[in-house]
Amino acid sequence: MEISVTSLQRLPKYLRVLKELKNQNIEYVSSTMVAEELKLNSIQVRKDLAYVSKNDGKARVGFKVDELIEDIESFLDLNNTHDVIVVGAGRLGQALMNYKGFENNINIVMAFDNDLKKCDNRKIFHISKLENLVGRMNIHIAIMTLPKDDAQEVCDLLVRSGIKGIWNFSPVNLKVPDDVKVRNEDLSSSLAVLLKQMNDGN
Amino acid sequence: MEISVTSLQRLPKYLRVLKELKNQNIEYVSSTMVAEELKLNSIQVRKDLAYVSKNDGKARVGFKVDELIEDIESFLDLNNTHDVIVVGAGRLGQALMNYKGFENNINIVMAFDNDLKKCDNRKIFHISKLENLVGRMNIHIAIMTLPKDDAQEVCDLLVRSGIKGIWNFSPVNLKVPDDVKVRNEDLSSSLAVLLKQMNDGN
DNA sequence: ATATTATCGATAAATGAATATCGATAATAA
DNA sequence: TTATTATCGATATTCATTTATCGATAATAT
Repeated sequence: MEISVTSLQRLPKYLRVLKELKNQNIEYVSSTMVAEELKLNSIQVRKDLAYVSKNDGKARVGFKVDELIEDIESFLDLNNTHDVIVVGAGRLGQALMNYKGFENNINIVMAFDNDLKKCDNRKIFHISKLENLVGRMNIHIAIMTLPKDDAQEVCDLLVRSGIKGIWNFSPVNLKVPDDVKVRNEDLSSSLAVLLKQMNDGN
Repeated sequence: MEISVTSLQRLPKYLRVLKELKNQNIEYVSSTMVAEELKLNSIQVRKDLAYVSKNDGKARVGFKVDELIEDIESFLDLNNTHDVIVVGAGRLGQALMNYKGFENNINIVMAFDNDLKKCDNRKIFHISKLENLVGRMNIHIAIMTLPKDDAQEVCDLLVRSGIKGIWNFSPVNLKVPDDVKVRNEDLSSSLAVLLKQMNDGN
């Protein structure tokens, strides 16, 4: 059976907790402890872990921290580095280029912008060079941080250039062929959820 | 019955589509059309809309675009403006301060940082002034864009200062009292999902 | 040595979300 | 005018996810 998106999203959270424990030289952890830390249900944690790890836990003791880290990392393919471009070198784009919070499996190779003033030809290039560079460097992942009016047009360019995965921060619904995957980081939606939760107090 | 988080997250997407239609002076829209645009199921769209709107659709015609916009906006409380602070005036923080993609119901009043060099005392203030300013200005929402090692400490300060909702971009699991709501924007998780989807081709 | 307890994995039950069905209705076509 | 079709809302069904139960096990306490 396929892992669910919700489980998948929890895995990096487990990883953070586990690495913190490893950092404190703690060898074993129970699902109960992980669950408490993340305010989740321990059964859910156990199920998620069972899905990605062949290493069984031990009654009364829990799981080996090291093994879990390894299993999650390998499941999430965090051992292989992926080259990535950023499209739109505005503040958000540059913020992501310098973001420290990623697991170190992504390598932001360069960025593109249509504003020549932003281009330094070292890390930031004019968008007219995108198709050529992305094709030659065999890059398949793009982060889009563009004003919404440019987004679809540039998206089409990305698709033509061979990009297969787009992490989209623009507030638009991109149209792509089936073999291209889009992940929308919809900031308005997140904020909407927060505001609702505050109002309803749940 | 409580609206589900997944439905809630779809509402801003509907809103975008509807506003686009209004822009084109289109008066009516069917759930089928909205669904196609967003690659969702039309029954799901109808259910979501029924939840937030008393205005029934008309067979063979659909819903009045104007009415839906109004109903969604009022449901999401987009008519009232909320004052918000940003904590951590790094690139990401500044990107969000200047972000154009929000519905215009949030007003980023100021930002705080512990680096004096970043402070201009106009929009960016030293963090030592946070408790006082936030208290006096009666602000209840904060966006956190901090390095992870500072996050919990600053979070505690926010809670002490009366913040009730935190939109957290730091890759940590914040500990807060029950009456404070946290929404995690977990960039690693999103990326993990994208990479998995690319690998598994679904 | 034995009892108690925390935890495990497996399986079952419950909950919640997405999708399908269906009669009604309103626009369009015949 | 009548038939056809797209769409609606309500309800039922299916599917997915979460949570509960339970026997087994291993550490700790008695």
